[in-house]
Amino acid sequence: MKENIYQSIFNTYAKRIQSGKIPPGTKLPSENELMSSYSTSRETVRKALNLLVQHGFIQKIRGKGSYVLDIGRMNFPVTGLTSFKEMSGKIGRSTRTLVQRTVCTGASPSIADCLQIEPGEPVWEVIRVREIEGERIILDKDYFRPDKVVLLTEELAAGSIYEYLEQTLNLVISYAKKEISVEEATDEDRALLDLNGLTHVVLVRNFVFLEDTTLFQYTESRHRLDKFQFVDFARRIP
Amino acid sequence: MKENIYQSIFNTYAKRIQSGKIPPGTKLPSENELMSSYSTSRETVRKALNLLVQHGFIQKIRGKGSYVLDIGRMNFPVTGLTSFKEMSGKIGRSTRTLVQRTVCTGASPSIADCLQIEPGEPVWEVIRVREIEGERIILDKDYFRPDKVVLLTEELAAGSIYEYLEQTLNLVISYAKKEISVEEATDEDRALLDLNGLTHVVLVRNFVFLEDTTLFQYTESRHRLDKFQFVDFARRIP
DNA sequence: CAGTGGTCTAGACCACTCC
DNA sequence: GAGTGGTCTAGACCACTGA
Repeated sequence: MKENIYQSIFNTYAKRIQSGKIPPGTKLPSENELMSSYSTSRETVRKALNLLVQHGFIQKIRGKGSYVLDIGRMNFPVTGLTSFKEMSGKIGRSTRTLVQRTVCTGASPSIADCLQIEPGEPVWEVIRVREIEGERIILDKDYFRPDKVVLLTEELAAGSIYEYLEQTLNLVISYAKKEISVEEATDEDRALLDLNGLTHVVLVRNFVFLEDTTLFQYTESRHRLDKFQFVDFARRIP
Repeated sequence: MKENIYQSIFNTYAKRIQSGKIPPGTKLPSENELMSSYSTSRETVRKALNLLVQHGFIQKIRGKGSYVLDIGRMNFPVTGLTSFKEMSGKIGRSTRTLVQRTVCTGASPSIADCLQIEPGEPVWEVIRVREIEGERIILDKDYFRPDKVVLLTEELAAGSIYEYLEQTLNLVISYAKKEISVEEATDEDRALLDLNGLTHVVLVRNFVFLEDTTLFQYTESRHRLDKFQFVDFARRIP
């Protein structure tokens, strides 16, 4: 029993809603009912319900109750950090990762600027191509500060680097900033991706921070235009 | 005094951090200190701090304290519903809105599908071009269900439709789903925008829902590739 | 060890919706 | 009026950090 009460309530309902066991439009038990059925306090129940609201599962209306939303169309919420491996599992297509390079090298001026270090300082560079159903769709270029990540190998790069960082190195990833824009394709893009003559790529820049607020990774994800999609769930800030 | 205590604490610190009055890296007063200095309870203080966390202003570390993050590079968070008018204010460039059409018409099959109604049912259609520094960059196509929005005029379309909906019609906008993808430019795009020969546009589909969970608006925002940017702040979900 | 944030409790009053 | 969610209180115990 290491799970919190409110986490457990949240997980229970999140599962039921995601699996469709509780259909959209259903009214959830009131906070008072949940309070007694879980024999806990109301603030704890409210914490669980607010989590459900934030994740887009339910909608609360004052004086009426909590209602399950229709998340059927929410294909995959990329909001929240999502790595390629998690994503490909959700999409359920045949995918493959081709590691192009895993080296520790001197930072170019533009990379140094992104990582907030000096040009020429050493950085780990990992370049990977993501193949989806036989087509090379995504080019991932990752850069890590070597004071945080000492060693990287091709084997690690082929799997999930995040798993390695979190479970082996015990780095706690805290938050990230994403920027999405469209740029002209580079020679590298044309060489490594199946662009089919497309002149631009979607560029997702990702700045990843640790718990101590230090930036330690910068990633450029270069997507083929026609295969890119980003879904966001937004709540009106009152 | 209609403002909540926790809202007021949040606003105070959000302003100070955004204005730079509290620089990044600063340690905020502890929850106990805030508790007594605002003469309120700790849970209330925590509500305010959690809001600051969710908005990316601060970072809490157990056993240490709350620290101000470096949001200097967070240009404008488009996460959270942001209308064009809000956005243009933040960018601070000269912008103009050109209303192309404001009519009540029969829904085409694709629009009907998006709005979850039958083809041919009446919908309000508003088509606007956004001009930034003399160039026509964005094409906004809005569709409203007429059972919610009875009347729209060109004057309203030229201003902020959201203001009208919320303040005059008292519609409560609750949440929205955004999809970002890239599509081939249509003849309409080429006619209404200054595409400079670009063959594709960034398409932002926006589904807006009311408090009673009914979908009432669908918007297509078609952006010129080279002027599009989207910034997202994401927290690792534990 | 003292200080920090994370969780939880058992109450309270309010604003709102629906009948 | 009864029932709902929104806010708030004054405590409590825990896990973690740092000196």
